[in-house]
Amino acid sequence: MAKQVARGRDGQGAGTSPRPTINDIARLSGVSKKTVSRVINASPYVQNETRKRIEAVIAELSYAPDPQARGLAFRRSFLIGLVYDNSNAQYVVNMQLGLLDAMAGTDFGLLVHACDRASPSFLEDLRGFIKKQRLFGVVLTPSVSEDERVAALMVEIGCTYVRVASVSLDEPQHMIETHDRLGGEAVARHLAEFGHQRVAFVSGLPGCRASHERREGFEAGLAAVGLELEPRYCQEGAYTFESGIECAERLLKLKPRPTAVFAANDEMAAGVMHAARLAGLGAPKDLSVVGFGDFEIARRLLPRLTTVHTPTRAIGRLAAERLIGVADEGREPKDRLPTLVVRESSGPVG
Amino acid sequence: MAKQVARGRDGQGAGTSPRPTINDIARLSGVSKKTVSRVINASPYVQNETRKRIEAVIAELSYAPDPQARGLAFRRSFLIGLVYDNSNAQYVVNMQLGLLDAMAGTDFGLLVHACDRASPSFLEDLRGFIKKQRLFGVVLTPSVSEDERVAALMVEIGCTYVRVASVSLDEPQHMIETHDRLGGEAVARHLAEFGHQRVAFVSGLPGCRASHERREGFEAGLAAVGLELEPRYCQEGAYTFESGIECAERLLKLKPRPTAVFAANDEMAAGVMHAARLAGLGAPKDLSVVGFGDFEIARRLLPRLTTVHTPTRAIGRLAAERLIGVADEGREPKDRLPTLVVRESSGPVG
DNA sequence: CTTGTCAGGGTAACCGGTGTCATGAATTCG
DNA sequence: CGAATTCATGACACCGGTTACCCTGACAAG
Repeated sequence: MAKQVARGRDGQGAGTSPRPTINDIARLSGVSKKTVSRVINASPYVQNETRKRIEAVIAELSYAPDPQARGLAFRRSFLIGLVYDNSNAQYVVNMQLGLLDAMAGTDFGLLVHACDRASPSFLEDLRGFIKKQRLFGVVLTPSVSEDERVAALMVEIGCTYVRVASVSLDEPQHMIETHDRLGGEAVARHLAEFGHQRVAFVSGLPGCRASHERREGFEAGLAAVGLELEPRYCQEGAYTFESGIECAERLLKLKPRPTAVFAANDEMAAGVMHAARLAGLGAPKDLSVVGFGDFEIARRLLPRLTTVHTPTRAIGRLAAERLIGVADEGREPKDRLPTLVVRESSGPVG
Repeated sequence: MAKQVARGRDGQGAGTSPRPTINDIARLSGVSKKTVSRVINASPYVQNETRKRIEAVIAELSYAPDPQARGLAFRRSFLIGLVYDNSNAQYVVNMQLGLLDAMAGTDFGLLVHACDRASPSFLEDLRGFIKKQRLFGVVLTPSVSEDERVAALMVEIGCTYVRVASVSLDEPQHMIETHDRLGGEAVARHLAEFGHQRVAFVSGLPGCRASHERREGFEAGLAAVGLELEPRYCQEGAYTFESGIECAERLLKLKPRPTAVFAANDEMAAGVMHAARLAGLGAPKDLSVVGFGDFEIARRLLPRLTTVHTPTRAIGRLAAERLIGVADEGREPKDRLPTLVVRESSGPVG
């Protein structure tokens, strides 16, 4: 009784008023907390009138259920985890922003977990991260997303997951595909239109699915117009600027030199341009260069880099929507596909 | 009873064995759950023998207390929030990695919140983020960290916070200072040693504390050797590559031209080098250029950029340690200070 | 021999929600 | 028209921890 009175002067009071609980809502709307819970969880078994009354009280006190308490009862938190082992900071941040986009206005929170696949405790760390926090679900991004041990772990511990990868590696509900192959094809078409015949490819880390897809798309695109990617024009890089330089140095020694280079990411493409410049070759006059990713560096190079734009943020949004079950996936599918962005680093052969 | 027997064949069983709770630990070690709780929370009132016994059981079952339940009881989660509105992805990721470094092995999780200070709902969004998740504490990074409305909000809602900023803006316990001023001074000394007298400065966004500090340090360093930063050699940029270009174009029109430019970040420094190159000026021969930040771009420019290295990851580690109360702050303070990294974009005047 | 103090530990209520089941009223059906 | 459903709601235990408080025994002081 005393408590009830004390609570009577509710909500609006002090600056740090204790936040209202489901009990406050129940009392003020004259129902049991269970019924309030039903409203929160959109149960159909609440009379319209009752629901409205409760909703009014909820709105007035701007009540929000405590995710911790809810999580405890549900035995599952309202947190989704972003798992990455990607050294491209821009990719990570864009992905994060996309996830946050989709989670805005929901009760979900975004927890991050950076990992290192080479670490011996990698899988245990990941397991700990998920189990300890009782994650609602996780988003796996390349290249962890390509690791089958990780997928197996998710299944083992029964964790909902979405893998963002260049190509399907799992059942559809677990995949967000980025279709990197299409980007490779577009690059091939683009270079072919400019009349290039001796085209080269600088790959990313071996065993990296995305790089592989970009190459396959490139080869397919070339084949479609009767061209071929010669093995000697293929160099194995490591996604870094430096590896781009090294690959370019090797390529530029060949006779005849390739007239165009497609690098599996912007970073290496920048390295290629760098090496070309050191060798006295200007892009696009002496060598056309195309990258993949369309990160900031692409626009800061001189000439600006022709590259494949990847809609990372949109992909992130999609991934989060999939996890939290928002059926918003109906958006223009085009927006999720890689698209060629033609700038000045590529041009007619000559 | 039945339950007890069923639970008897514990832990090691099925792949997805239900994770052990404090009750399991209590039963198996023959004490009450309260005593287990005491061990978990390092209460002194537990006999050494009892403690060891309990710890053994905990280890055997690899029990970890559920952060949700703990958080519920504590009325505070075990999550710390990273609040940022910084467009430099690398900064954000490095900061994140530093925070995660400090949180590794603890029960804490890292929740991210990207925000936009220009949004009308900015403060409400932030408040919602913190209150809804009952955050343990937040790390504010530039430039949100400089916003006094935000600090006031933290105080109002009683949220523990740490502000990462170039200079002290608050009580010491809330500040992690990056001492950008020292970086500016080092740049001044460096350029003075090379004999530069007509030095220019490209600032970041007006009202940005960090940019201001970098400039003040620069001016102080110049003054120390009898030099001066002339107002006409100061240009107001916006931290972007493009603004760096524009500022450089204005600076290069002046007669006499400055012989060195210090830009408040690497991005603008890259813009300056870009503009110089377009104007037919080579660095460092015709113009020395120095940046601030030491992000990837610094090493990818040609010539590579002389810049001030900022130990963002270490700063992040520090911030998280401060929040979660790890007294590990005793590390070499040097490691947290900005240091000049001399590369090829700066050289003797001539 | 009391009384007081303190280490060491247990009990019960509680944090803020959820599940399960019971209940009464209204509706449908044979 | 009585029985069987269906609907709308409440009572109560429970999720996995914590706090507040009480109890016990040992040992020192009075």
